[in-house]
Amino acid sequence: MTSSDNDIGLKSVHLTIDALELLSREQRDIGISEMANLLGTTKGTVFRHMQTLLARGYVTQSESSHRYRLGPQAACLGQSAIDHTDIVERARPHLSALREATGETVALSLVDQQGVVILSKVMGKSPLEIGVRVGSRLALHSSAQGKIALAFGPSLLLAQYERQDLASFTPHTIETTSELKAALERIRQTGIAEAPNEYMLGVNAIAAPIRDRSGALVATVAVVGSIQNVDARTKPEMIEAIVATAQKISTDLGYVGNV
Amino acid sequence: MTSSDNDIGLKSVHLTIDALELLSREQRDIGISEMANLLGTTKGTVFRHMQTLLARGYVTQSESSHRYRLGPQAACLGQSAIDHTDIVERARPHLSALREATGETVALSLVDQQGVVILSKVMGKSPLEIGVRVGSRLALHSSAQGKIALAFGPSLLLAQYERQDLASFTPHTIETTSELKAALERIRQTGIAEAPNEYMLGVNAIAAPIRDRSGALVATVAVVGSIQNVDARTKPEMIEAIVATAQKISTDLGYVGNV
DNA sequence: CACCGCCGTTTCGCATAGCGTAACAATGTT
DNA sequence: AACATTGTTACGCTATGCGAAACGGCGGTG
Repeated sequence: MTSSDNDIGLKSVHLTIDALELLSREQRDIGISEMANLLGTTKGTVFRHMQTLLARGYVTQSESSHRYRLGPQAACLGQSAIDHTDIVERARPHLSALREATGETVALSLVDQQGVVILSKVMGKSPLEIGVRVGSRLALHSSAQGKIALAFGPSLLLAQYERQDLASFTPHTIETTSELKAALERIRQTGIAEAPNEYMLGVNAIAAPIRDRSGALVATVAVVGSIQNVDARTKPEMIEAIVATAQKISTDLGYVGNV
Repeated sequence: MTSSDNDIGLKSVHLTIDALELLSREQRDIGISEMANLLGTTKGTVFRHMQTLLARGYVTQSESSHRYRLGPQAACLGQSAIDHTDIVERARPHLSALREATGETVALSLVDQQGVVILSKVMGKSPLEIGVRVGSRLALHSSAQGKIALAFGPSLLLAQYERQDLASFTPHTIETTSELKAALERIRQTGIAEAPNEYMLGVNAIAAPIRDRSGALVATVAVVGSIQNVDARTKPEMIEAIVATAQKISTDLGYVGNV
């Protein structure tokens, strides 16, 4: 799971990040010995790193078990990261408008070299709330946003993704590379992606690409909801609205051009 | 601004964190030279740190200006931190209930050795939304939650806070240490704190302490809203509700006892 | 247009800073 | 009560991250 480019940059910083991401991955508290095993290093080393992170508030230590978990300062930093991403501000009114038009939950996700991260959402009108967690990374092969990223994003993404197994979440999850490639080809032609039942049964999302001045894919807008309300085949007007929203946000970012 | 305990722990990790927090503090992108100045180190060093953070997605570099800003991975980590804090889950139903009872925005904030961080909120019913940012740290002397932290929290907090100047946000902000001490004394007696007009004119908050099994202050619940709806003197039933909510959450965390 | 100044990036040798090993203390388990 | 865990501390070596200075690119200015 740990990236292969751990050799570029500072070793101890990489280790600290590895530790933080380990704590972020597991939802339980983790002790020093276990971390040392999982990270492939020694107890003493991990201890020093935890000391440092503890002093800064990025991890907390349970009084009783002496195990560690992520601390509030990490939350603080994370929120700042969202605030500093100007796409979020720029897109906000368009997202609200799209939610108003469709009544469904709308989500903005950023694309980076590691995949897609949800940065902002506006909840739909339905009393049963269906949404996505801000700050979560989506699976690339089984989410509408992820497929947009694979189809239009950095080729590096697709390349490094092909070496992995495609995790299966439901019977409808795409499982073979050839199926995925066919799907991506269709997405490149239509300009939108959906993922009905692929991550969770009964849930669908339709996503469209957002580009910046340079024409590179930087984000996606998506409508998320129950499969009976969000369906590309039965709601052409919804697709229209999503694509139009993506266009507007792209234009706001300085993108010019249609292809 | 940088903590005095930068000598405990790993130097390069501290520097990386310093850099991240610098980027989080300023809302503009920052170049390497400027960071080196602000952090009291050299360009080369900062460059290596940015390389590392770049490879991991915690910062992004602008194509054009080559300046740096916080990246999406930081947002990812931050959200995980919130998800891993079980108080958030435990408190959720109580917060919703309190919002239902009062109609106002309700916020849960965690207390750590550096102050208070908002971790969760439920927006009020008023069409004009008044709230607080999740992930933001509040001023200790001019927010209801901050004063709760100073009054009941780790004495270390108060001690290190006395050495600082009390920033003034409005004409009503407490500015002298003696005033603050008097206010804290009152808060210790009544068990609740408010901060009318102290951070922003027209806005008030009323907060109560949440304790864990050991009896230590770990969090606060607060109602936030316009000063005409949220006022400790005219709404005794609101205070009742807040204190009761804090009690319930404390009990859920294993706290026993009244004082 | 050539100059200058500033930027981010790269290189390199040195000393420090962080690593691993191993002993220690504090638990809770058998 | 012996033991097998845990988290914590101590210490010496060497890898590692640091600082100073040189490099290339860009944008302004005379």
